[in-house]
Order: sequence, then C-alpha cells, then structure tokens
Amino acid sequence: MNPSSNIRVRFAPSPTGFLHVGGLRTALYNYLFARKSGGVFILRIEDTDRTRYVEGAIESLIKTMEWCGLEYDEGPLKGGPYGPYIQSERLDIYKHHVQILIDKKKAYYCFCEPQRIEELRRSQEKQNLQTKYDKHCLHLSEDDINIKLKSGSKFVVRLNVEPNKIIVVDDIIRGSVQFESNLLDDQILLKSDGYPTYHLANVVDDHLMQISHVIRGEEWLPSTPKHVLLYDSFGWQKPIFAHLPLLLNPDKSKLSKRQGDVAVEEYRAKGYLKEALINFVALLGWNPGTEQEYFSMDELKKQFSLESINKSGAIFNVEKLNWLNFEHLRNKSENDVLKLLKEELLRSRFKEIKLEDETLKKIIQAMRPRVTFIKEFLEKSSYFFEPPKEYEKEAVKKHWKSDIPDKLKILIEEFSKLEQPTKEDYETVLKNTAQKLNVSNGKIIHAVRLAISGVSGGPGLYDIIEILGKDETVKRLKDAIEQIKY
RNA sequence: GGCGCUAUCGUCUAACGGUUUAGGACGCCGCCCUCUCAAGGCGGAAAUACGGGUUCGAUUCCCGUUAGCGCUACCA
Repeated sequence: MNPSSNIRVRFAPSPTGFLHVGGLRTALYNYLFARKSGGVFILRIEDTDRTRYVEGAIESLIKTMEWCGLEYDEGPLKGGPYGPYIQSERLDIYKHHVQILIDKKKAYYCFCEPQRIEELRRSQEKQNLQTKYDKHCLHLSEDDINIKLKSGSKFVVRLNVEPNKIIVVDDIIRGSVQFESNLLDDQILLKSDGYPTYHLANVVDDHLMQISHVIRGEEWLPSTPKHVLLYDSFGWQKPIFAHLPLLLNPDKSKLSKRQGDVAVEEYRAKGYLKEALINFVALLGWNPGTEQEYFSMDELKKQFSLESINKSGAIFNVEKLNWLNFEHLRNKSENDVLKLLKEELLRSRFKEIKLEDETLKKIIQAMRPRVTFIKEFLEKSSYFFEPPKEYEKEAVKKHWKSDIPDKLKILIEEFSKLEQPTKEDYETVLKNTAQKLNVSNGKIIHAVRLAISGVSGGPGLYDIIEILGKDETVKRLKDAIEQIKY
C-alpha cells in the first residue's frame, strides 16, 4: 500500500441478505481502484433500517467477500482509525451533525403525522402535481418547536431544500448532470426512531471517513443532488462520484431475484470458481480497451481504471460466465484441481472411494478439456469411480453387434496375459487382436469403450483403460458380455 | 405523470470524425483433426434504433423522436 496516496474508497452494503452479484461488482470496482492506486478500501455496513435487518447478514457478507478475495483495509471486525464501521453504532455522530444543520437552518424539525403526509400526497397526485413535502413545519416558531419537543412529540428532521437552484453533479462516468432544486423533496434525514436515513448517514460517514471517491450503482444518481446539497450545507468538500451502470436481467430490468440467481453464494454453491466470477463481473461494464478477456485478479488490479467504465447497463449472461469458468479451471495447476476434486469427492456419493493421487491426476488430465465445473469430473466420468450401472441404449444399438462378445473374449484373453502393461501395450494388443480378427480397430474400440464406461463419449480409450487398470478393465469386459443384450 | 440515465451483432464489447468491406469474445452453424465426446485449428451467419442537422466526411459531435431502464419511501 502506498501511504502517500489519498485515495480512500468504500463498499457500503446494507445487511439485508446475501451478497448480490451487482454488489460484488461494486465492491470489486472499489477494491480494484484502491489497489491500482495504492489507496484504502473500506467496508462499511449501512444498517440504518431496522425493519430490513437480517440476522447473520454481516457475517455472511464478510465471509463471501473473503472467499472472493476482496480483502478490506478498514471495516467491521478489523477496525481502523475512523470507526465504528457499522452505522447503527454511530447514532450520536448523526444526531450531532443533524443539530449542526438545524442550527444553520439547512434542516428543520417536522412533526407532521403520517396521515397528513399521506393526504398531502394523495391530493397532489389527484392534481397531477409532483408529490413532495409542503414545508409545513418549516414555519413553526422556536417556541412551538420547543413545546412539542418537551412534550415528547414524535418528529423527523428534514433537509431544507432551497428553491430555484440548479444543482450540478459531476460524475466521472456520466459527466456533468444537472438537477433543479424545485424538483427535490425535503428529504427526511433523521427518522422518528432516531436512526438516520441513507442520505444523511452516507454523506456524514463518507466525509468523516475521508472517502475520496464514491463508486456506487447508477440507482443512486437521482439522489446525488441531495447529497451534494448536504455536503454544501456542511461546508464540506465533495468526493468524486462515479455511478456504475446497472447489472440487468435478460429482460433488461435491474438484476433481481426471480429471474435467476443473484447471490454470490448461489454461484459458489453451483461450483463456479471465484476467479471466473470475478473475471466475468469485472467485464460487465469495464474493459481495458484491448482484446484481452481472460484476467487474473492481479491483472485486473494492474489494468483497471474508472475512466474506461461503460455507461450502459449490462445483461448478466451466464453462458460467458460458464466459458470463463472452463478457462479458469483449465489454467489451474494440476495440484490445485486435485485439491478441489478431492473436496468434491468427499461431498459426493463416492466419498468412500480411495484412489491414489496419481490416478486422480490422470483423471484430471483426461477430463480437463471436457469439464466446465469440478463436479463434472464425477458426473461426466463416473465410470472412473464405479462400474457402469447401465449401458447407453443408442450406443449399444450402434456398436454392440452380435459378433462382439466372441471377439471381446479373445481380447480379454490377450489383455490377461499382459504384465504391468503400459498404455501403449493395451493399444498394441488391441490393434493386433483386431487385425487377427479381421475387423477395424474402431469396431473393437467402440465396443470396449461402451463395455467399460457404459457411455459412448469421453477421453481416449487407452487413457481410460490405463486409469482403470488391467484387472478392472477385464472384469468390466466380462460383466458387459454377460449383461448387454442385443 | 415528473426527473434522470442509456442506445453498435442474440449477449458482453472495440472504434475516442477519415486507417472500416464496423474489429474481438461468448453462444450458434460448417469444415479439418479424430476410436468417440470434448479440446484445438480454420471458416460462416449476425449490429451502428429512427429522423434531422454540423462537416469535404459521421458509429463517433448537436437537436428531436422512439424505446429501455432507474429514481420519485420515516428502503437502501
């Protein structure tokens, strides 16, 4: 980390459930930007809505980020110089700052009952007017306010938006965006339960934590003028804003549950590699301007830049993710795949099966170009772990002619004579036998493949035989002759 | 409804006024390789939403239309 860098960014999720892939991308971009520039990456928990709080969500969030390799420099558990990093533990900080705004007449107490607000909105809607608070309580006298406060009346604190102003939001990705203050509501800053709303807490914390760049989803762009107003009211310097394009469902709506998986945990459970998920999500809205599409985290850290982020939303397309998973799986070292395969075996119905590492490595070599997920080693080539339970019907019809059993019996005899055979020995014997029987190699090969694997596709036959070994191969050939009907 | 954002192959995207018969990747199709299935190699189909400007010249700049999306909560 470069201590001379003033760049400080944060990922600020609310703990309402699992980490969302959209959240993952936001976190990733923040993380990459921090790492690229020698800055600090902060995790802050925005739990100001008690009604939506989900037990255990913070822990799950941290665990998932850890799994993804997004290590934060300051945040919950870890601490840091600007803590606490959980907003519900910062309530008096917000109250203090709200008081500053009230003193400056930039905010005011509002004692309106929810029914009044409701009626106001209904009448505005009926007249086709914009629905917003009518500043009713702004005109309360100091005495009125004190009496109400003393009597324990419920209140909220609202932002006092000045009319007839143009508010400019400068955004790295979108350029300069203008808003009319007349169209802004007197946003509630402090709720009646004493908790701040997002707008207040976010601005106060970003300032206090000295956040230099606010990198967040585009859904926040419309409320950014309110934040700008707050920074100005406090007399604080504004951070640099970067509003990221949205991640979309296949129907182009904002990525959501219901139209597929959105939780990082779900992709993890399905067997996606973190490397693939990170690589994929990084490319949704960003590219380095070259034709490179395969990235390691280290490469992303070196190449990422805010300036090359796109403006338009991107559909989360699983097919490309699958391809990246295939590519990342293929590029892993044999030992890493071995480790993952062993873990997968322990979770599977093959957990009792003990195979030598050397054998497992041969399976990995044989199957690697044929699998996208680790679990496919077990699904697509279960015959390495158990004898075929049945034989593919189509293949039997095609390759198991009436003369096959007699021919295979001869091959079995030849195989049985071999001592410590190598892959090449099996090949030589099979070819010689085919020649002796006056049939094509292919005819024998297809039949043997079907007999020992039960299926018609897969790695080279001699690779399969070598992995199974002579005894198992011979046994399966005999069993097949018994069992396959034609 | 209001406000805002966005607009290149089905999808992710390149092009930062001319080097473009609009490039790459995923997916799809075909061929080669081959004991099968993959992988790999080669090739193919496939896009600048529409209409006006500006310019010698627009995918690129401006305006409008249309469409999509987002926001419009005492949710974030």
